[in-house]
Amino acid sequence: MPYRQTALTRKNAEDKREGLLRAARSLVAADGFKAATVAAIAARCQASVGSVYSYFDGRDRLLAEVFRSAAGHEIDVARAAVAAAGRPVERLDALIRTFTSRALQGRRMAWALLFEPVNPAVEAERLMYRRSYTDLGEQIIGDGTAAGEFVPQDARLASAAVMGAISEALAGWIRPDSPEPSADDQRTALDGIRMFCFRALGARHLALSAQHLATGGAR
Amino acid sequence: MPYRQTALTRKNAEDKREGLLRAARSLVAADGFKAATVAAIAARCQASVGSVYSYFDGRDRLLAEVFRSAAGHEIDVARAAVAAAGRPVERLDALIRTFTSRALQGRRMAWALLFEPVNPAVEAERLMYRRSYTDLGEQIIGDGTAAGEFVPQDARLASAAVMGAISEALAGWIRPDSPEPSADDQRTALDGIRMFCFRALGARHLALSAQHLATGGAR
DNA sequence: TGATCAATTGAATGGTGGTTCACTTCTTGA
DNA sequence: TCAAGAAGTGAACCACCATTCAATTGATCA
Repeated sequence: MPYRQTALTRKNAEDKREGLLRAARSLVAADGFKAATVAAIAARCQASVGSVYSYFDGRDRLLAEVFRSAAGHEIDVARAAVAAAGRPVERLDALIRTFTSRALQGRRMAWALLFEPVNPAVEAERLMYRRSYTDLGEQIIGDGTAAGEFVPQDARLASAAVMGAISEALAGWIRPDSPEPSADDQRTALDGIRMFCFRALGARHLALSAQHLATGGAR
Repeated sequence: MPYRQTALTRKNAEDKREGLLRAARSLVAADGFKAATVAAIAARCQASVGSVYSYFDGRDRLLAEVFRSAAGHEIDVARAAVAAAGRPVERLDALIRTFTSRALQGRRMAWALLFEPVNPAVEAERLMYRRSYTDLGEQIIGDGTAAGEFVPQDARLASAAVMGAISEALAGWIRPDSPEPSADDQRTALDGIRMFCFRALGARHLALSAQHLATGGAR
């Protein structure tokens, strides 16, 4: 009875594939891509090293897939947050907040997605991932300048610079061996980053941020 | 006759060591640290693989030394440019210009110093290298806010964000497989970056930049 | 010339971890 | 119960380089 059997087999195969991906993803979230060796991934599923190769073309592809799904999820969350906001200034604020706070939440994963060297396949995914953020930012900044909420400027360059500013400001906090930042540190960092970016874009309505600034970013 | 002989030996040894370092450095400048294998370094000096180990503790140390000298030189150049400038705004401008234009000049080396993954020893050097730039920027920004040339802000965070903005804006141009930017591209990029950073810091005298802006940073 | 030692050589070694594949185990349908 | 093939297994294999070290070379001095 080939039909039911095939269907069952396919489903189980799909499940197993998912399981391997999930295992790899959790290894990455815990200790970065480096920790996701084929042996470790297989072990997590009580599978053998060899079986991994009947579900994936090789480790590089597997990790690229892990990257894509993790990064894709981040982008989705960011997009949703942006979509829920109103004017460009607020949309950009949503982007910055989402990106920053999620990175500070899952620091290891953030580091893996943003900085960890892996392999060319993952590097290609990372390029697209960064590009998605930059595109999102460019869109917002373009709208903002058109609406007169931001000073006239090259939206693409500005978006890249904003992403760079955020990443670098975060780098110290999400580096693998850095200590966990306190809630207060996080708030201060976030506010500082927001102020910096809004000034950089020449935002007209910095007032918007004031209500959120309990402790303030300047010292 | 131990004295003269020892002296001679020492000098030759020193020369050889220098030669190996220079060889490694030129390999890095051409194709990144990855290309600087022990075999390649030795070959450049018509030396044997083994002899490298009588001058260095191992490849990692050797590369760390290469990194330090190359990075140290960059910092020196930047510091000199900053020192030659006057008010904080101008000093910061000098820093941005120097950093950006030198990176666009030696793109491969810039990429190696800023981004290429190598090994923990080099990573440690890189941390210090980035820190030097951030310190330099922090100093300038601190002076600038004190002098009322910049808006009040956390100088350290701002400096990190500035370095990040520059790096990210440059990343597209200095990535190993990216096409060489035209002189015009370079000017546009530089100006865009400068404007962004000055706005971010709330510089009072953006007028200073106007004279240099032939084509303008906004589009 | 020969003894001595520093410098040099490069083939062999070693560690890491991804990849393969001959073999075993399991599932299904007759 | 059995044939047939799908799925799973993991030890062996491989590629890549850094590193080592026994053997060789070369320079110095009695």
